[in-house]
Amino acid sequence: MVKGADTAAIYSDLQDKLINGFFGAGEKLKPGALQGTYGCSANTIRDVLLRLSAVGLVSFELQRGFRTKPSSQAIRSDVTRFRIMLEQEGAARSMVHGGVAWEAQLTAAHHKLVHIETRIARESGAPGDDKALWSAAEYDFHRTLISACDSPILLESFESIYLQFRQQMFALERDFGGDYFRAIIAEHQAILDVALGRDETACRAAIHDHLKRNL
Amino acid sequence: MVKGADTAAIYSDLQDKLINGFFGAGEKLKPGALQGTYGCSANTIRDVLLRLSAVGLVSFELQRGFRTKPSSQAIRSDVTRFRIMLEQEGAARSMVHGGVAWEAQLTAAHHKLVHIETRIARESGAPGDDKALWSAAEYDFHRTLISACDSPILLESFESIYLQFRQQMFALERDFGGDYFRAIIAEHQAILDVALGRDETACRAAIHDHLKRNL
DNA sequence: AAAGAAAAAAATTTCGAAATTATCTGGATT
DNA sequence: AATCCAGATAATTTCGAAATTTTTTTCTTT
Repeated sequence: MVKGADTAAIYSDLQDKLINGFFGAGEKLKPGALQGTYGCSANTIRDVLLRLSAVGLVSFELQRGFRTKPSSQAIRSDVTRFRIMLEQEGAARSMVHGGVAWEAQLTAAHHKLVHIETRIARESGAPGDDKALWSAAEYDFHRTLISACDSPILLESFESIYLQFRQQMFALERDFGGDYFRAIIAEHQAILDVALGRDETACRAAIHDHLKRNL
Repeated sequence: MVKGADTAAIYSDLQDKLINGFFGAGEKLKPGALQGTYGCSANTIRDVLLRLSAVGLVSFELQRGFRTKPSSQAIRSDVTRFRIMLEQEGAARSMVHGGVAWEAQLTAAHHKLVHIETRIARESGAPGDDKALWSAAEYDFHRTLISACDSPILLESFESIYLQFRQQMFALERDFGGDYFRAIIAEHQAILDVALGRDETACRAAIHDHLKRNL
């Protein structure tokens, strides 16, 4: 992160750091300290942190400033449960509203994802340098799954919850192992199959099965 | 709204104005103009608007500032649908997790609500001065209905969606009429009954019935 | 040793000006 | 008449200092 960066880069870097565990859970985020890191005014950091609080990655309390979100098994379960609900609903509506274009996009997103996951599973089970690639592809698959739901507010909520989900899962994902990736490869495939088959009940079950390890 | 007010009061006043249609849908909110209204710095208004964007009452776009949310039948349906989903899920989980205290609180909240609604229905069907009282009691009832869901993230999402729902419904609620209030008195009663009876399926249906006019 | 109060230090918030970007207006060109 | 461009204007963003609030430290009392 280069000093003197513009605020878009600062936002992006802080978002990455918030998701990837650079700060501890519940840690105080002081604009006065971060201004040194980023080479800008503390008030600019405040702006960025307020925007990050809008997507749920930061807790803000008037007069007491900013903290990273707390983390616990209960919170992970809560976020997971909420994500399941959103994704099930979004997928169900997408199966109703989505046409061939949606199927094509979902198939393409899945293709990319399974390609990365297969490589990771074969090599060592630890994504290493592929973490960002895998993370982006995983998000893309799930976001595309619900993309035809015709509900802007659901999509917006999902995007924010997905970030929070990744943030909460960071520590748990450190030790993946090949078995983990082989399992989720199968789970992603199952989701794709039932979604393309437009079987709502099975799709809801597949999404739940995919995420239940985090409940 | 008195000049020189502190930022909590500014936040509250702007929130009221955003919900109650003081600004037009999609209207530009200029900190430079609002600083005059509130007797503070434009940067303070920016802070407040960023915080209001976190709860979904304001749209923010980098470099292009703030606008009130657009409004349309499609958006109203979307917000309503999302609210139904949250409330059904929240109520279902509350019926599982909630004990006697939850029942008592829900009964009390309903009692207050039906009292206000009965008076409004009897008088004219137009809440007039009672609008704020009714609005608060209506929120209290629905929020209490889901309060035992044991999901902080669902509650937080509901609170924000409820505000957005009120904002979107503002114009439609101007001409209530006595029939409207008699109908929703019955609907609130139905929700209370099935919730206390812990009948999930009926409760989901009652919530949907209560809100379906806005779909 | 524990509790409370006061002072000091640190952090947050607000301010208003400067820097930067977006939007609007008028004129030129096709 | 429609489109494009340059300049002016308006608005947004960033800055860093001042004002305000919170937290920490130190001292006193029980």
